[in-house]
Amino acid sequence: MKTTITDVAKRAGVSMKTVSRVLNNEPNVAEKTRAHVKAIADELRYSPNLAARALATSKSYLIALIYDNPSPSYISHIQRGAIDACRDAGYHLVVEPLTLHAAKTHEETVILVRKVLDRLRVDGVILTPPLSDNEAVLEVLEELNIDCVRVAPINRGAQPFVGMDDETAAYQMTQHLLEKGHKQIGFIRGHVDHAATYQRYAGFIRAMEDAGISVPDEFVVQGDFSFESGAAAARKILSRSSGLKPTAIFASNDDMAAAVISVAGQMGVEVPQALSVCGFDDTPLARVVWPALTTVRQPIYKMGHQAAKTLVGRSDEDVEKGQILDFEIKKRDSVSMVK
Amino acid sequence: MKTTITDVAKRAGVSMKTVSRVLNNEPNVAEKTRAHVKAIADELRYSPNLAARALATSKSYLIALIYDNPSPSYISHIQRGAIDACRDAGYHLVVEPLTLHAAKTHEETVILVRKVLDRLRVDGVILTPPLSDNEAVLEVLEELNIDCVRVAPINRGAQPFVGMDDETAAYQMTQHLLEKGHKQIGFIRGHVDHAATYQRYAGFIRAMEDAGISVPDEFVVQGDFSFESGAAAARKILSRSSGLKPTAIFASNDDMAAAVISVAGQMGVEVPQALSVCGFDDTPLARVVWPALTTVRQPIYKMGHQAAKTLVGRSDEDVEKGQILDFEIKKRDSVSMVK
DNA sequence: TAAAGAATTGACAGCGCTGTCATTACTTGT
DNA sequence: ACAAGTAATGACAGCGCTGTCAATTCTTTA
Repeated sequence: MKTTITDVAKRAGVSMKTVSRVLNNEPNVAEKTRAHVKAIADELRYSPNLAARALATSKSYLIALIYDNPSPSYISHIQRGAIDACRDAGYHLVVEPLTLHAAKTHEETVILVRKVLDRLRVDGVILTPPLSDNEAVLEVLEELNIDCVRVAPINRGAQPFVGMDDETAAYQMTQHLLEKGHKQIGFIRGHVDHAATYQRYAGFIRAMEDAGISVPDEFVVQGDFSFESGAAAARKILSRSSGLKPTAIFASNDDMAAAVISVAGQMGVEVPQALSVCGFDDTPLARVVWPALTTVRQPIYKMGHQAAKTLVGRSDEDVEKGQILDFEIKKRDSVSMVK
Repeated sequence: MKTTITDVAKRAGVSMKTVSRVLNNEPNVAEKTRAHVKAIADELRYSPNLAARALATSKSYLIALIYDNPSPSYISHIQRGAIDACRDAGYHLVVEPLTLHAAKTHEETVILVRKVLDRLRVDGVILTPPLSDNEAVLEVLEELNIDCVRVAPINRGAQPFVGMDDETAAYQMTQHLLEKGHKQIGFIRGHVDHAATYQRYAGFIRAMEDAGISVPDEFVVQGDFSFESGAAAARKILSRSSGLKPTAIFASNDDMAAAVISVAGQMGVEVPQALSVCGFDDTPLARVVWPALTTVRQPIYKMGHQAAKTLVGRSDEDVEKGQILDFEIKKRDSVSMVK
């Protein structure tokens, strides 16, 4: 038998409504009453029934994290950040993975997304890449009139977003390679559905152009952020028999960079002596592979935290519509001076 | 404006209660009525308000996944499995990480756990290691009378559990090493709070005993499942100047095994030629390190799935109280014949 | 064909909370 | 000390759904 607000009211000798006011920190309660009610509530170990509250206020105190991202480490950091922010505000996080590649057409996707979102009326959703740039998802959210925050590198439409400047990060990483004397630099692109893929590539190209170095087409290979795609790309780049070989490879994420190191090892190419490698994300992997990976540290936890905070934050603290967080170039052992 | 059950009832020309019956697949509705109501509900794109239903039935249709496990890959697989099972039954999953090492005393822990569980009345919780063996957590769950399933290798108390036979897995893995001719085998133990740590160690010891080989004390080093602890342990084992050196090291999980490979690399010990290494879990890491890790594949997704299914399953399908799932020894490149 | 039984349907209360608005208790100014 | 104003409190309805139980309709059987 759970204690209800009525129990507390009776015990404290006040009306339910007064108890309710105290619990919700509403004004217009005498300090003395407030303290008294609080004490009774504690004593009875009362905690409100969220369902009832949700029904009365039509707020669910639930935030959804929606993702279609195969990287456990990425998701779990976002998730952890989001949860911590939710807790501070009395919210809870429900997780909703969405596997979209199966649903081909726009219409099918809309239906699928609707099914997930329609049932639980969450108060807000956090969208992670690549969903943060998915038309169908955004459309359903709008239709259902659900607040959302996009975790994404660029602005787009009306939704607030939190992200980092992938373009500049890639630019700086490329500069780092350049400073080490590399001129032939291979680049492995990310998954085509991710906005970050384009940002990172753009940063790389801009840095190369600024240095007056042209990038041959065959130095740029398409990947999809997976280890396997990175391995394939590395083989493609490293096994070219004719022409220039790159002295460095910049992979659009750590998984692919790890694959490059692995393939290089198998092909007898020493890293970093004969080939420098760098990645992007600073996943746990980066410190585990040998040699440790030079990469870009993304503030993933913080992104999740900010995203949730934007959603649950009291409206009096005005939050920026877009928030760009800091990154950091982590120089480790996989990049060396070109010999 | 969301459509309510009343809208559907009016439109279909029946009472709310009949609509409710159809929606919940209750018996005693004429087939014709049922079909008609269903059609109207679809047409109106009606979906029930979970909060209202929760209030009326005192069920929340929410399952909590509670964890205090630093491995993103482990958690995200459990999570994915649990969500898939929840969806089938119309439930949602809310995630609640719990950081317990901060809260020292039993009493403090109880209060912390109570705070998390008291607010949201979930219908059930899934407990992952090491929480599945935490006294305080179990105590609160009992006090609050919340159903739970433990993801854990062994039975304990009244709760149902799903797990795998860690002891046998470790036994078989050790046998594999033995078959390859290894006699001096180092062992790195896992985190002391995890029940699996003891199971795995027991399996290792039993296999060695069965083979009539004694394990010197200095071949067994304590770790805590982290990469760093694995590295420290590896250094300890490999840098012994006097006495026998092991020809193989069995680490209690993949992170520590990866650390062994990494440390061996730094110390100029070739894997697997001079040192065989094996791990446990088959995390993504296992296939990414070089050489690829021989390890035990745990059916993590399935554990999450079964755990959730046990919680949300209709009581008519009787589920086993304890479920032991299959494992698989994954032989890859990090173990070779002793020379 | 009427009575008895079974199947189907509906009226209504109430789950625990908060919003609205009326009521009561205190202040303040003159 | 009294009116006018302000702060504090409470009564009550209702959020959208389901459980209970009574009412109605359809079958079956004698």
